[in-house]
Amino acid sequence: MGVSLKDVAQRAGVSVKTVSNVVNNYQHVTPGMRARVQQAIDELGYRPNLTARHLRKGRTGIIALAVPEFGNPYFAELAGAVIDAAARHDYTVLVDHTAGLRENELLVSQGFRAHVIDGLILSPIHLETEDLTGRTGAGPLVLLGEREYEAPYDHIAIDNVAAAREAVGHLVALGRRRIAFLGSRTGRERQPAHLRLRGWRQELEAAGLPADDSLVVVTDGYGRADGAHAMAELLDRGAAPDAVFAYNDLIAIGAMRTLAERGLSVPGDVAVVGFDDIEEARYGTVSLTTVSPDKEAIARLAVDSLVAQLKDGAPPSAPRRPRPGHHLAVRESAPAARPGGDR
Amino acid sequence: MGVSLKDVAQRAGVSVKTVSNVVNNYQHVTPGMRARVQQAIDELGYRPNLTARHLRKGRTGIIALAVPEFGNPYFAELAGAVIDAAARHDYTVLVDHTAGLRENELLVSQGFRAHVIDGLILSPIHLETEDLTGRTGAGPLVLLGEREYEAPYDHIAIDNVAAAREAVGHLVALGRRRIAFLGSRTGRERQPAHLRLRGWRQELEAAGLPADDSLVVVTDGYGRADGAHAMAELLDRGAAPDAVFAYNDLIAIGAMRTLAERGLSVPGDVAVVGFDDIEEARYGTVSLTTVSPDKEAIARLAVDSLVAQLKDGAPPSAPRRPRPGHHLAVRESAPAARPGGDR
DNA sequence: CTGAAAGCGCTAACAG
DNA sequence: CTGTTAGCGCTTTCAG
Repeated sequence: MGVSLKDVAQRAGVSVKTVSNVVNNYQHVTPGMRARVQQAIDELGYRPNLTARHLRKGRTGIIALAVPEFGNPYFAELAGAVIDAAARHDYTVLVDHTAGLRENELLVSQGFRAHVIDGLILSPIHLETEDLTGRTGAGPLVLLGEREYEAPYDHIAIDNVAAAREAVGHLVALGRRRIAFLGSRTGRERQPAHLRLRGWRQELEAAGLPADDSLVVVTDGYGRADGAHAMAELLDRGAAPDAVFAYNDLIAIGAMRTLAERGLSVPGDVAVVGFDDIEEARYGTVSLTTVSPDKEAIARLAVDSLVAQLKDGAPPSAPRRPRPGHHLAVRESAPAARPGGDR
Repeated sequence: MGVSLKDVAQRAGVSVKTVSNVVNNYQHVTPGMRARVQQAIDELGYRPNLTARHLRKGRTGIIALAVPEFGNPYFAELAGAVIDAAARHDYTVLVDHTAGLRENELLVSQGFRAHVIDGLILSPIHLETEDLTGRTGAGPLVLLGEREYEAPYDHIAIDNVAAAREAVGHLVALGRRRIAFLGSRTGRERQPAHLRLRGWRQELEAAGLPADDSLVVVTDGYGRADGAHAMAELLDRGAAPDAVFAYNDLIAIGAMRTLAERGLSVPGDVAVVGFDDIEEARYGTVSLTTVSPDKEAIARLAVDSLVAQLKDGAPPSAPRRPRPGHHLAVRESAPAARPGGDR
């Protein structure tokens, strides 16, 4: 099938080592020799077999990024950033999705592609701490996202509680009093609560505003449809919110769709704030105010962590939890507060 | 570092062949033997080295999908469909992006990852026929998308001209007379025109409506911002359109944003039709009427083609051009025509 | 049904 | 500066 080093060596009348030297751009090859070998390479159309090289070197130069789903533009945008960051270290990224299933998260975290990938960046949804503690010899791992783990792995995430508080604080400053939270997870979760929900609660309590369950809507997933249903449920429940803080932008967008259908105006009747700052958020008929995590920083920190582990050949002595930046992108769905309030 | 087959064999007191048989679930292994080997595997935490297996078998079970960018949800959604289709054939997908650069498209098409991937599904933007004719021994390739090539490769694409005609025909049936096209490419293109632009022109001419350049806006890219700028340019130009057919949904969404800012109503003043049916199109304040390509079919046909080539060990004798289905998803931005017209 | 040994294509000692 | 050779870990004839 393929043309091998040996074929080239034979053709050029040299040893495989010399060809290897040329292919890898090593020093100490006379120009004449190099030219002769290069010619043989061109004539035969030789292409190095990376698989063999990988086997020999014990590494592949490929890292994997596993996200819940591409359907959420946040992860699509993040994937782009990770690919760029990895390219700067000469790594290729294999992008994978777990469909948000714990089973798949477990599989991928335990080295499903052992020896094909050098390391893994995983954004889990359902994975638990105990799923991670049993992990052995499956290569370097970096975690992403809102979940917290008591496991010895680097974890990259913005300060979700603080970001949520800023978002809710912004709504409070607008004079809103009944601020709902859309997108809590269903009860099976062992986690006490989402960090974003916690931030919502803290900020409301600090402001002396109601933060009870009647203002929280649980959703099945994290998509637009979930947001639309959640908003409908909130209204049907008679909660009469004057603002909504959504777990993410997709839920916020779904909620705005329902508000429009019910004849409620944004931000007039209900102000809306999302989370993620996906590009879509800027282009709705009413642009979305949202928490904007620094995706480039997240990607860079994740890749840097992985690359460092790969170089050291060992996990970090102490797990690191860097905090990439974020800011509130203020747009039309919850505009800047004017002196004297918004209404 | 790792535990190898040999280590397991030693531990279990058998030969490597036997361990290999167990690992690969071969027949003809006595249950007792199998149990003993399995125990050794578990004790040592053995995980097969896929790289070595790949080298030996000459294939990796990985296929690559290269799309212009993840930022466009169409490709993100398509990627998900390809991953699912590939999984049904026990293939893993390495998702890559070309950033829409011809240089990258060329690189990837010529076997950048030779021997790491078994085959490639490529969605090109800038690649030319001559870039493909020089391609040798870089593994099976399947092309996706609107561009047409005179090269011996399978190409999967819906009937873009017919789909565009349906979209424009729908606008005509609504009684619209000045129907613009947003998203033509800049002049460098050697292609005479986009298929979608051609469909727009054909349908308008058939209806006896104007189809001149004053109704066509060229864009730099295919994003929301490009659509917003294009719409602004069209209006500033004094074209006074009563409908817009956009190259894709992102451009349509950007255009609707501009229309809203200018105080024009959709579909009252201007009806809008997009192309791709990304989920986002269903959730705007005004949902988008759009051409909906059957993404599952596209993905399935592409993967099937690749898998067939992989099995035969040869490219198809004659290149195939299957036509996955499509339909017009009629929503609020260009609703169904009512008897007697829409206005 | 199981064992021994060859070799996939490449790189890295080690010689020359 | 270049050639020889031994594996990386696995699968696979070919014997037993």
